[in-house]
Amino acid sequence: MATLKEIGLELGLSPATVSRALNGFPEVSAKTRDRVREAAERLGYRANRNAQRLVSGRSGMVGMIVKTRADLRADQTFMEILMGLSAALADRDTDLVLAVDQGRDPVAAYRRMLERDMVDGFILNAPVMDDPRINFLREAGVPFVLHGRDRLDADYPFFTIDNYAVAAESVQLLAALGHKRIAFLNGPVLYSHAVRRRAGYLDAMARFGLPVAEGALTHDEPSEAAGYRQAVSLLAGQRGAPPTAFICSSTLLAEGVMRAAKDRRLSVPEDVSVMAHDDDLPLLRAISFTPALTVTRAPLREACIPVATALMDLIGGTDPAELQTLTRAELVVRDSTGPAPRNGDTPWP
Amino acid sequence: MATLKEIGLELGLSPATVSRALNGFPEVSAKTRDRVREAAERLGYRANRNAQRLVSGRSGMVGMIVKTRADLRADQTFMEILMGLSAALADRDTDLVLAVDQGRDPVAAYRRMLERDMVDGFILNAPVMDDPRINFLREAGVPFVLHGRDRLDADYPFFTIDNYAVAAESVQLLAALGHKRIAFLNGPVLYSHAVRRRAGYLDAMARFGLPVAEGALTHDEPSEAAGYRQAVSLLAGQRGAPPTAFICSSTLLAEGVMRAAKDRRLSVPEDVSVMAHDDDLPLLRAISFTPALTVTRAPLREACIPVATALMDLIGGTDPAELQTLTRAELVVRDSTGPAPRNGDTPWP
DNA sequence: AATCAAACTTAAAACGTTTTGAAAAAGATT
DNA sequence: AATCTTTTTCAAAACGTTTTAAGTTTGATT
Repeated sequence: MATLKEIGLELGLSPATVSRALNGFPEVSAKTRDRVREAAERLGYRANRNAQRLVSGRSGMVGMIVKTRADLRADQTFMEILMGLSAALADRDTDLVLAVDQGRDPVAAYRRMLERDMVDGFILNAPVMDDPRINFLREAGVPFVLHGRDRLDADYPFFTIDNYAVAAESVQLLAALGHKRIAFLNGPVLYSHAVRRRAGYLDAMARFGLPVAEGALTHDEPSEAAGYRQAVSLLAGQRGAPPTAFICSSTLLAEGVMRAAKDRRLSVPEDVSVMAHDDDLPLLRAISFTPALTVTRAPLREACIPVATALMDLIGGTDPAELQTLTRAELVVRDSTGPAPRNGDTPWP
Repeated sequence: MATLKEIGLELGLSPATVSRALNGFPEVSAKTRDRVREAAERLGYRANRNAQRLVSGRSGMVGMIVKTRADLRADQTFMEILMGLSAALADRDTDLVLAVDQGRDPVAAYRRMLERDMVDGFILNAPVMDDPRINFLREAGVPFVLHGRDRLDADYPFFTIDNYAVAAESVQLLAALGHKRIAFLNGPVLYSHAVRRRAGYLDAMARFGLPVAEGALTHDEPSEAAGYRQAVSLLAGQRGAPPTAFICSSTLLAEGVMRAAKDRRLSVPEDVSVMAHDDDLPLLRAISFTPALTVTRAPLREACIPVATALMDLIGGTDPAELQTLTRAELVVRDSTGPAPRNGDTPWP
């Protein structure tokens, strides 16, 4: 493994000049630069990253901690994020170090990584309300970016979709179609995005003068089975006034709802409308549903680039206040939503 | 952040002595050691990992590359391995760096990590036959351990279960129960474990004098849907001689087979026996199947410790030849296998 | 030809640790 | 008291890079 010194020796230059030449500094002459480049190539030179790390105090890596949760879907979204971030960071010459949070202390894994000088910053996802990791990292003075945010008045860098709008716009679409009894199968209320969607749903329902029946708003894991279970219960119960429309916090839930409707010989969208929020996971295409699913769409994959970029900018010294992004999901109306059925005219009491 | 020099200054000692004291070298007096320890504690000393890395040439991290594949299950097994390895490595004061292979060149991601001095070694999983990564890493002189192996005469460190035996013992169990027409839903023949299982199945069938009908041995992705599809086809086809037993390469496939049987009003195990190989994933418990699934069981989680240990030993200088482990899966007979049905007496032609 | 600026190069310091080889201190033996 | 061990400590080198501050060329301008 050639070093700067060796190249310098070969060409009669100092390591300093060689370093500058290779790093494209302007004060080295074109001729010297070319000679150095050639020699470096010939000798198979590769900068020793550990030496660079020592002198720069940076590792060139950023960390992400995965919480081990028990729900299947987490894996899929996680893989999606992992791949997206990996690619986005690679473009910025940075690598992703992953660790698994084995329960207990929510910040233990972060502390460990910091203690070992492994990373220059963190990407946090799936924040809960008043997420304890945020204070920890803030106090530790470590750069971090959230995918999502743990409170409305967040003062740290984040990238998130407007989850309030996701739910509110869904309600609006369905209300415009004449639906009065709209159920909302939400995610675990533990997560801040679920809290926002809950508020969006409730506010929008109120705005349209639609009461929300007990049990019409649920919080459960995003799985096909959970969607099925809850749809079965709602379609059977509600004192003879089942929902005429379902908003699902994930397409997996919608899959379950569709199956429940089918089991009850209800057709979508004639008897019941179904829509969902769609992370656009490769194995779960809303467009492949029968009928094609109406969604609020926000590809998880697309969030990765801005998240990665924000973190790199933050590490590079950009003002955190400039690194807050709120985008809107796109409303994609397909075939799973339609006018409310005849018998759906009365709102819940 | 205190450094060795600062501690030395504080105590009137040289950095060298401080370093030795903290690393527990025997030639430093107990009194000095205690003074140093106290001062280090008081000043909040933490060794700069990058400096250590520079001088030792080691990063204290090992790498794993995830192939982005399109099958759902991969995520689950991957998460399981990720968590297990993470924990096992943490115990040995080592961290796991993960990268995603974005297709193209199978060794590109490995090369990249090596070029950036990120890791001291690699863990490889899901090997294919004559896996190109192996030659690459061997030639690069980088320590690596396989979970699995790409050929029988492997000369590198690996940890694997005996996949030949997995299939052979399954056949043996079913043959002993009187089954003559035993189908095998195998994984993609791309992977070496599937190749071994295929051989185990074919050899065992031959040993018991049981012909294998065309189509009775399939290779497909390990999903519920694939299991269902293949079971439906096999149960309907085979010229009036459907299989009386199914061996599945994964519990997910078995789930699909069970559903197919149910759809055809066949009861398990009275009409058809079903068994599978079980990685013991937390969300897919063979024991929770109805009826409880007979399996060859080899918890993926349990493989992580030996794999991690082998890699650390290898990096530490242990002879690679000593780091080859072949274990056997455990045969767990539950309720999904039973005697062959009356009409199952004739083997395939 | 002298002066000045611009362009280029370098020696040395820095990053913080580990390790080597030598030296000093302490203790034991004559 | 002198010598020899053994124990303990230290100065310096090493790891390979980047950066600072100080040089030296080169070329243009007076």
